[in-house]
Amino acid sequence: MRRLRRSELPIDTVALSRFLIGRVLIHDLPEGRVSGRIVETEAYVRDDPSSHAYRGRTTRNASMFLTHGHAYVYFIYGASYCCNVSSEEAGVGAAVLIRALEPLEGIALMERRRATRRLRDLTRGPGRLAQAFGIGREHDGLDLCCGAPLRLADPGAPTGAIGESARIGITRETERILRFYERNNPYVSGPKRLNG
DNA sequence: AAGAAGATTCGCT
DNA sequence: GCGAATCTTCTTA
Repeated sequence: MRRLRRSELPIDTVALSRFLIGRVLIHDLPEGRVSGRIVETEAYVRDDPSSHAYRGRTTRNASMFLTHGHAYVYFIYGASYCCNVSSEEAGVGAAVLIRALEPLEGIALMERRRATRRLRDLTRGPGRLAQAFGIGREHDGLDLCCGAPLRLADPGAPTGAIGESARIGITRETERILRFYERNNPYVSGPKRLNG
């Protein structure tokens, strides 16, 4: 599948969030390849009180300040990793959280990593997809556009209608619409009322 | 140096 | 649907 070049990625955070729906995340592991279609994203924009970058750059969020197309991976709730794609130009802290994938290749491998055989539960949710893909802190800061084992690709296939909603799991500032998903896709996370 | 909160998941009711 | 688990990071004293 054709790899995405950085010049093809929108630099704007919301534009990138929409653009990534229908694109593919690939990870080549020693055990084999896993890949999945991105079906749900969330934008963490500049001056966003809910963004990890809101209070400036720290050791943890440094990757959010890289130019668009780099991985920002963080550990949350003592159990889960979450994978983001950095957005905006270098020096601006913003990113797009990948919230759900539709499994494509390496399903048996994902089933093993996730310790479940329920296809629908393999990559539905940010922590789950990171576990299925073997994504961890060693991937933080990596360039997703340079052909490394972990990378973004374009299937060249049409994407379904895109739905929008408030972000999930955010306790403050709920009025902004910054979550995007492919409508009628069973691998999208979140409560049903947000997925219409 | 200590404490609180968190972009979640899982299991149980 | 609800609450616990679990630990890293940042903030405050």
